[in-house]
Amino acid sequence: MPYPAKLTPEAIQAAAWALLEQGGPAALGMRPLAEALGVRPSSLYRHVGSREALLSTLAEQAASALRAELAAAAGLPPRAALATVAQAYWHFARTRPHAYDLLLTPVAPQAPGLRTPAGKALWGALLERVGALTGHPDDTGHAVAYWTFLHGAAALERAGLYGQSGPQGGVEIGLGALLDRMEAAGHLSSRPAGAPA
Amino acid sequence: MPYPAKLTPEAIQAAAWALLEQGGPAALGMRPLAEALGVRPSSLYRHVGSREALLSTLAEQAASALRAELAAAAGLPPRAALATVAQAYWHFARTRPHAYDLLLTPVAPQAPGLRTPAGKALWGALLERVGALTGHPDDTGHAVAYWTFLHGAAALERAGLYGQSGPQGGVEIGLGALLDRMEAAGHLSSRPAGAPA
DNA sequence: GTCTATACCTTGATAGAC
DNA sequence: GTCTATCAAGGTATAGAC
Repeated sequence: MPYPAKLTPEAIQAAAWALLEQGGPAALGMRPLAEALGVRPSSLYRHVGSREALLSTLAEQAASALRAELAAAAGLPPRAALATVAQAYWHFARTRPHAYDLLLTPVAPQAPGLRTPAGKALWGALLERVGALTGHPDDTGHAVAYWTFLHGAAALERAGLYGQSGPQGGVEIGLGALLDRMEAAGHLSSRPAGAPA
Repeated sequence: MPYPAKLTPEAIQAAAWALLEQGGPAALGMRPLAEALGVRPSSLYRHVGSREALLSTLAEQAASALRAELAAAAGLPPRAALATVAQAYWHFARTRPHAYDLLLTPVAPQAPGLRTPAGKALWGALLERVGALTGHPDDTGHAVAYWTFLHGAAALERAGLYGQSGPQGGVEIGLGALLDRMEAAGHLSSRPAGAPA
């Protein structure tokens, strides 16, 4: 009667997350995972299909988790919401770095990306908040610019590339410039075309 | 008398680049590399130390190559220079994707980052051009914002996360907003403090 | 149906002969 | 300096006990 006694999807995923979050994808092997569960490696294949399938499942869960944290901005005015979303986004990337890059790394070549349900929901949430500020629903251009900056900051910090002196305020500067641009687009679009502000 | 006849650092690195650029780090194994050189795998260890050491060497060379391409903006006025540097940066990331993420991925955990000679030179070049536009030498804040956006766009496109519809102009929007902000900082600083523009 | 036992192949890496 | 031989891990797969 070993500890978890049975292999359930939940138990497997929980153990997989533990290995992944401290040690990265390299530490999430089938053998270490089996050992953590008190089981032989091959037993996992009755539940998991393959290592890649397991990673895809975890990636989908990571997308859901990030989306959940981004809900923190609910009810705020548009600009404050986008600033809050940015903080939540970076907080997620900082506290769960391996979950974050699993989320954005296509596991299989030419695979999902963010074209999974959770990924699309995530993008939809971003689009909606950006649209609230610029006044254009489905404002893909501004949303791409915003997301590009969010990911750039998350990736550089996660890789330790800002150095020990940190981003030196550059993250706030860049985010501020982008939000200002979006806000300006909103003001312009709320007046008759050609009219001065 | 096999083709390259002897194992030299140059021959090894050339073969390693060939494997890396088409196939990524996964394709750069010690066995394939040895086979490409007409040699037994263990022979490589007299010249290379380890696979990680080889990857670090290639990363350093990638940094130098990127820096060389960024010199394309020499002689241009500040704003045009930064726009040109951005295009060159993205061109490098697009045409040599594996070299690009080798460049920015710390090979060993808690390792270099960009704290190598070539990495520092790269950062120095960016800092100088940003300073020319904002009027502040060593304007780390604006340089970080600029680099963050450059990397974000490179990384998202490289990962295929913009989808098949592409960035939808979002890259130009974001870059424009950042350059405008830098230019504004330059105008402000060239006038007496507190004076209106 | 679930797990154990076992085997195959690939990788990075090392020891020691020549 | 290059070779042969070999090791420890890893992912994957199958046969068969219960």
